[in-house]
Amino acid sequence: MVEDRRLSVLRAIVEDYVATHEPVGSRSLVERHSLGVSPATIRNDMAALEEEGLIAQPHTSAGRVPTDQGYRVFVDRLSQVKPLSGAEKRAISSFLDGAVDLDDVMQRSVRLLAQLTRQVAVIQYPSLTRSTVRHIELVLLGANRVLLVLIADTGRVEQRVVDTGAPMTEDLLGRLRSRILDRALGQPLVDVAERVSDVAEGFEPDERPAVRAVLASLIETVVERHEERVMLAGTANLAAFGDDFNGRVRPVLEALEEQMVLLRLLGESRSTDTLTVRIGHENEVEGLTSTSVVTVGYGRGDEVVAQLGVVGPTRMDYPGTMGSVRAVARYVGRILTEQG
Amino acid sequence: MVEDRRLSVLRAIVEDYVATHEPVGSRSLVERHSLGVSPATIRNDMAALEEEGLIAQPHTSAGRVPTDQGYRVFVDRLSQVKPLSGAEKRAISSFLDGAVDLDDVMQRSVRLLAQLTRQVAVIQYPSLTRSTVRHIELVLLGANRVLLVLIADTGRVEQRVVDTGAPMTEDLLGRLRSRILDRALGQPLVDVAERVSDVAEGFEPDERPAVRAVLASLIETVVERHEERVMLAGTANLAAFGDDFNGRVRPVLEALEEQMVLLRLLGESRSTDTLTVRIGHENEVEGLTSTSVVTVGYGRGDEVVAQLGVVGPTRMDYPGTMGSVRAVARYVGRILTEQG
DNA sequence: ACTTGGCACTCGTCCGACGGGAGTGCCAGC
DNA sequence: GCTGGCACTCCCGTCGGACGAGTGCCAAGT
Repeated sequence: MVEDRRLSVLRAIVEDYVATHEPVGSRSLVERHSLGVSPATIRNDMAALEEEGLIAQPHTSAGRVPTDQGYRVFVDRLSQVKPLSGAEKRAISSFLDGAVDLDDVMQRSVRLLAQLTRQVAVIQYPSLTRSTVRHIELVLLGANRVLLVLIADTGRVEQRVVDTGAPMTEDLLGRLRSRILDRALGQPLVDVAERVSDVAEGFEPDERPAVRAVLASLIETVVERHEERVMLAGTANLAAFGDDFNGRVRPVLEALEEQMVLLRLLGESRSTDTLTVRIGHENEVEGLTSTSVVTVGYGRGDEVVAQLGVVGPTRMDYPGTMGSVRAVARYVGRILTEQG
Repeated sequence: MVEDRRLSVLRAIVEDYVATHEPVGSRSLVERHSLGVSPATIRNDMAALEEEGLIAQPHTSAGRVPTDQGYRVFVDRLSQVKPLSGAEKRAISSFLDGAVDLDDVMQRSVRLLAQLTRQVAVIQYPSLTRSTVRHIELVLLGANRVLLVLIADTGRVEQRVVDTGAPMTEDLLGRLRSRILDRALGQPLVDVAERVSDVAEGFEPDERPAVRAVLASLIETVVERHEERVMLAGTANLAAFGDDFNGRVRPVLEALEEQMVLLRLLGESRSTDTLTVRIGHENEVEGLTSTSVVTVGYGRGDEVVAQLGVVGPTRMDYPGTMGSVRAVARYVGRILTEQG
């Protein structure tokens, strides 16, 4: 009973603080919410909440501000994901339809998400590891140079230039291509390395060096070089809530420029529809300890192929943000399914 | 004679202001530079320079600050490009060597440039229009779906998914591919549209709809959709000189997120080694009127295939920035030449 | 025709003091 | 367990004065 009201007070504090960006006091709280009790009572509750570490005051005798833990409780127990309005849904589908290729889908999605949430949006390209080989193409660029193009069934295309070290001919390349395709076509990328490992043995000894160089590059592409790409949008929105971050915008921008950081940030939901929220110091990434990150996996059906999400100030509209992230993830998943 | 000293004063003002970010007064000027005259004389010169619109004072009785026009004169007549130090040159080549594909070259270059100049760096992918077709690949993705991959001799790869509208088979696709390659291989991209325009006529009437869809997409790829890509790095550096911009960092970040804006920004040098400097209001792009942009073309030999450059505050170190931009452009050009 | 030192004047900036206001904690009473 | 009252704390905006950097102008010197 009393416990319930305390949580209501916490909810009210979070909501007001998110709306106004100013420490909220007991008086304004009772005015804006019909809590049915007096400011003095609220003060007692606040003292208790502060004791529990859920709120804090920036200065003696200023209003209260939620702590990271306070937001945590709010997200876990006091809020629910806010579904998008009809207009927003329509905006999403009209914006995402008409994407011509994977790059385009990624770009449109991430921009859209940034716009919907007015925060920084991040999207990860569909992982190679879960997909299968749709095609592998080898193109002779020069005597010692081959372009390797790998096309996955998710529509993703990987390319790299291979320096063969030894002479390569159109004829040899053609035979190599069909051998590789024999072994790899339709196979999951994770299995490709193993399946092509002995291909070199089918060639003449003097052909093997060049063949091996190509195979090594292929294996590197599918295995070692996970190099999951990420795309970013909405960094301009950082400027708007610049003051919120203790250490200014700089470290945040720096962190966001590092692909590795972004990848760690996106985490690893293993099922779609499970939103992950990391608040403030829960992000172990340096520079982002005063931001919150909301991510979710997306994919075909319930197979997760990658993640997307947003980065914003800890004082963000969690229900709304979570709604937008989830909605965009669903649409992207649907589009991938249709196109695949 | 007197005219000469005035220009020296302007140069000194620019240099000091760039170094300190503070309005520079007559007294400190004679202290830091050996001009051989008294502050009073400098004041007279300053009055004249202000008359000409080359410098201005933020407030009555504060020091002077260069105007956009002042910087213009400085760049055109008072400075020369500063060559990089040996250490910097070594850093460039060690950083750019080992790039595995075009994406990698672009990414490394733009990051390097951002780091060298401590500003925002922009690089444009090599234009398709000036290059020739190295290979065109068609892959059947589904009954009505074909993946079109176009590989240019600059190493650039364009891909798109084509919805054929009518059924497509492996056999038909194979015939189409060899027809297209017959016509287009080795040809300049600009000529491809014309050369493949009548390919459909060689097919059976019932095959033509699907064939036409693929051809249309190909033509779109090489002609209509110039979609020159750009890559950005160093936006974190914006935070450092945040105060410099009248309207804060926000509009700058917004402008930089727009690909179209960036493309316009990069302009069109038609020869390598000709640096373009646009200062403050000379940039007609909204949001960037208080920044300066230094760009240059890069390419193989003296054939320009794209542009790169940096965006920074008008009070930037022009000689140094120009040196870095030119150096990186040369290295990128060299790498493209070697790889091509 | 330039240069120079002197001088009065203008402003922006940096305190320190002051008052208002918002908010708190505590207590006594219901 | 709630409430009203009250004293207290502390942030913040305002004001005024001292300070200093820098200017413009003028009269004199070279």
